[in-house]
Amino acid sequence: MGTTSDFQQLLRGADLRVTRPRLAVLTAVYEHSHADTDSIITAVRRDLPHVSHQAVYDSLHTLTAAGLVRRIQPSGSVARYESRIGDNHHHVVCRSCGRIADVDCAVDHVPCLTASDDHGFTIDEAEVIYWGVCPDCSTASNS
Amino acid sequence: MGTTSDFQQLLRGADLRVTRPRLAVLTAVYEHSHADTDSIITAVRRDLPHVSHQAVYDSLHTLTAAGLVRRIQPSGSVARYESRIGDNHHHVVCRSCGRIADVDCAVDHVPCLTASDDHGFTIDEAEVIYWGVCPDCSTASNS
DNA sequence: GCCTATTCTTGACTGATTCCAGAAAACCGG
DNA sequence: CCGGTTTTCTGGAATCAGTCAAGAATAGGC
Repeated sequence: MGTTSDFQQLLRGADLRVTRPRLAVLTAVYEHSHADTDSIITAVRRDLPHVSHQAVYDSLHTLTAAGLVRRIQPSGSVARYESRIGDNHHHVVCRSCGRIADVDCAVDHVPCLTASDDHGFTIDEAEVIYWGVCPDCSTASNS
Repeated sequence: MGTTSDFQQLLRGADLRVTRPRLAVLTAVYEHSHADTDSIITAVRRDLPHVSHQAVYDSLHTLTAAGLVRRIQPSGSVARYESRIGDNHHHVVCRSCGRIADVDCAVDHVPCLTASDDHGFTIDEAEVIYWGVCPDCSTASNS
């Protein structure tokens, strides 16, 4: 995974037009997991120096809507994007530095997907965010 | 629960000064669960017409830090606050209208609190958000 | 009632995200 | 390979939640 033609296939498979900005955005998200929009813009501009931030925002929205990338946004953080999709994994977020790491679900079957009382809602996804402190910040505050 | 003197006790118990804005904010959060900051400001101003938005923001931060209210912020939503604390319940969010409802945890014991691989993080909270469509929006889109 | 630390007011400001109108590019059929 | 059509991109302005800062007001202890 990772070649330009792979990404072209992905876009076509999702019925999306193949454009340079979209390819660059897709590449950037695959290469920088959990990157915020600003980092993605910077990364994209290494390939295409003249893309507008609007094109990046738009591409990200389109790709998110198509399910090619996933948008995550823990409280107090800006939007971040990741490429691991469809495997129901979750995230640990550091309260101190905001770092994000992936975690597979503790329960092997779809975990808390069934709420005890769903209030009539039709639930299609359960998102789990673990809050804590990452190793780096932990040692930093202990010293 | 709900009288002014109750809230005074709460504030004193948390070593916080009892001020009119704080009492009004606390009351507003108790009366309007899952309200966003703007609604809270409006509600507060029914009692105290002259409070600044800054005072409300500050009170909310203070109360959150003291653990008297909880801040929740699903992706794509502004900050919201609720008064149910300390019982490890979760939320269903409507993708269409943004409505939020409470759900108790499906698993009776602390649920997904143990990640399969915590990457060295010290985890202190697991936040679960169920995404779906609420009954109202569901019927609205079917018709 | 007075003093001091904390909190509130006022008003400006930041920064992420969105809106808009025109220019450019991608896909389709020939 | 070439127009026509539709979608996307550019550039710039606008929005909106939330924050910052300095001085005025107030709670709580003595």
